[in-house]
Amino acid sequence: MPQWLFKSEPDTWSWQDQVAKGDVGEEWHGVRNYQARNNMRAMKVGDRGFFYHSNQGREIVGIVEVCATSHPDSTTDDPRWDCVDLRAVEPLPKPVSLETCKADPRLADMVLVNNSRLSVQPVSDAEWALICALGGLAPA
DNA sequence: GCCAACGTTGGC
DNA sequence: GCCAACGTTGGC
Repeated sequence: MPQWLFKSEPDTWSWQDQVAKGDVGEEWHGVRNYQARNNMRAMKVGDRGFFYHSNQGREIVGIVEVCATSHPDSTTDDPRWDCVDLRAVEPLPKPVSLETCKADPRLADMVLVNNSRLSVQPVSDAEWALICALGGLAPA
């Protein structure tokens, strides 16, 4: 099962907003980037991802789960843009900052570190396990 | 608030 | 199909 990372500016859509949606979840709409969209199209129900706060906070704050596969983005009529639905799973007891990721040589290849502009990214198994550990979660 | 990096657009 | 111009993102 692949893992992912979703970025959002907390001013626009924060972890708290996501949690407030509960198990119903919410469309991850607004993505207008092909790479990010293609990543979402590859997702399956049950795939997990990190929720990252960009701009303010700049840290991974929680874990989300895909609860609906890719479908048309309801915020646009442009048929190019799809999105998945996400629901909050659990917060990280200790959020993992971008600074921490950059400082850790084991995360040097992480997309978040190398291509900060991609808003929906894949995360490798090793990166996932390490960040969960840094975040204070027991390994899954 | 600034600016570098990146992606997209559109003229040719 | 190339590439310059432009807009946006996001770290600092």
